[in-house]
Amino acid sequence: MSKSVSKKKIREQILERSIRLFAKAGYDGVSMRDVAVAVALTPAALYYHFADKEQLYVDAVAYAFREVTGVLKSAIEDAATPLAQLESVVGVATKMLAKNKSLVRLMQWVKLDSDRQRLQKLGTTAFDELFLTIHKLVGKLGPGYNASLFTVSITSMVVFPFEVMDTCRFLPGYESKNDDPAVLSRHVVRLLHQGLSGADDGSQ
Amino acid sequence: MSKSVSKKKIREQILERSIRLFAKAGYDGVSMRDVAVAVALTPAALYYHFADKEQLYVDAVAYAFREVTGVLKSAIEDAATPLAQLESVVGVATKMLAKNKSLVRLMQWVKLDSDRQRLQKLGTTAFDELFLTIHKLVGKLGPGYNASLFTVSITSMVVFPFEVMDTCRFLPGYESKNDDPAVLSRHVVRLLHQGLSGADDGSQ
DNA sequence: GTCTATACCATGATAGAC
DNA sequence: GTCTATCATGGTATAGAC
Repeated sequence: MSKSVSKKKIREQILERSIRLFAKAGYDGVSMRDVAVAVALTPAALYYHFADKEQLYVDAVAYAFREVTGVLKSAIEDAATPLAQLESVVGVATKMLAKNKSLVRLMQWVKLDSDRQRLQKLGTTAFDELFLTIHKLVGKLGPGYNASLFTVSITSMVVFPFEVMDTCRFLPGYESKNDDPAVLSRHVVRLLHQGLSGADDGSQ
Repeated sequence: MSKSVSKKKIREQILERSIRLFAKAGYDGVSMRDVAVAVALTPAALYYHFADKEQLYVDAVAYAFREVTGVLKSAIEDAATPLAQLESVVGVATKMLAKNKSLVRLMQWVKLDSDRQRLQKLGTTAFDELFLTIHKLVGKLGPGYNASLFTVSITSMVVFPFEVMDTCRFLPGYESKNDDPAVLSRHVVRLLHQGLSGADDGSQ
């Protein structure tokens, strides 16, 4: 509290506003000028807080996903059986992603990143613990399945719908109720639990 | 054949090389200079063949996905039962995506496109028929499920693994055999068919 | 059809004043 | 800590010669 707000507080403010910008337009789509405007500073001032644009970006993504990992981990801890843990994780995750679209888009930009160095930094600072958490869950959930593939499958079923939401709005036969996280959550759990054998009970 | 090659051939050549560039770096990441270099022309010459950069981009994406739709439709026609059609589609799709990574990345860029006009053009010129094809299949496959959500689920299980492949390479516990489209294909079909109830037979 | 040349604007990053 | 000022680079698109 030396001047007005601490250096750390300013850093976090920059990170939080950067997240929204990077989520919208990706690394290349956001200029230091854009960030500067969003935090009411000049571009030069940003270089006092962060070494360069890449450092700012990686820190912002890690900052955004630290909370996600924590929430999912406690969702698992709060449930008793593996199936209940699945329901809990899927329910909590869909709710988070529906509420915070930035998370979805940040992940999308990361997946598309073609800078190998940056991608490695992102993987190890933002996503490794999250991946391991799901990996451990599916190991108990479906011991007969390849755990890595299963992890990706579950992740995909939860995340992908949010990724295509905006695009599907322009396709024929789109129903807006599918945007409801609770509807998606039930669909995913049921599909995973029953597969096609449960296709003709009426709980749609 | 008036001069050396027909105007149409040149257009297709530009489209094919553009696809690779746009797949790598997206709309904003590719300059008209880049395209010009790739086709051994000058930027100004491109503006003779395409009205502007956006026209070139939309045409390139539509050009890339015209073939995909055709291949998947015949994969469905060649199989008798809905389940066989599922196996056929998933098998063919995984093989295509594994062989042609540009398709995966192009879709990723489209999903992230935040220009609504351009997104609508892309949806209606490149993806609507593909979406309807899968939608029709899942209607027969699992009549008890919400067909739109089911379409997205299947698509996600097939496409998402290719999207995260590069990122997962930096995560702990990664196994490179998961990159095999045949392995992925079997995993997806089995998970859809049996769900968690089939988790402990040994056909991993 | 393709070229050269150019108008005009945005970018990341830095130097040095305060 | 934050500013102003600046630089080199690279973006889309067009005009007009050939």
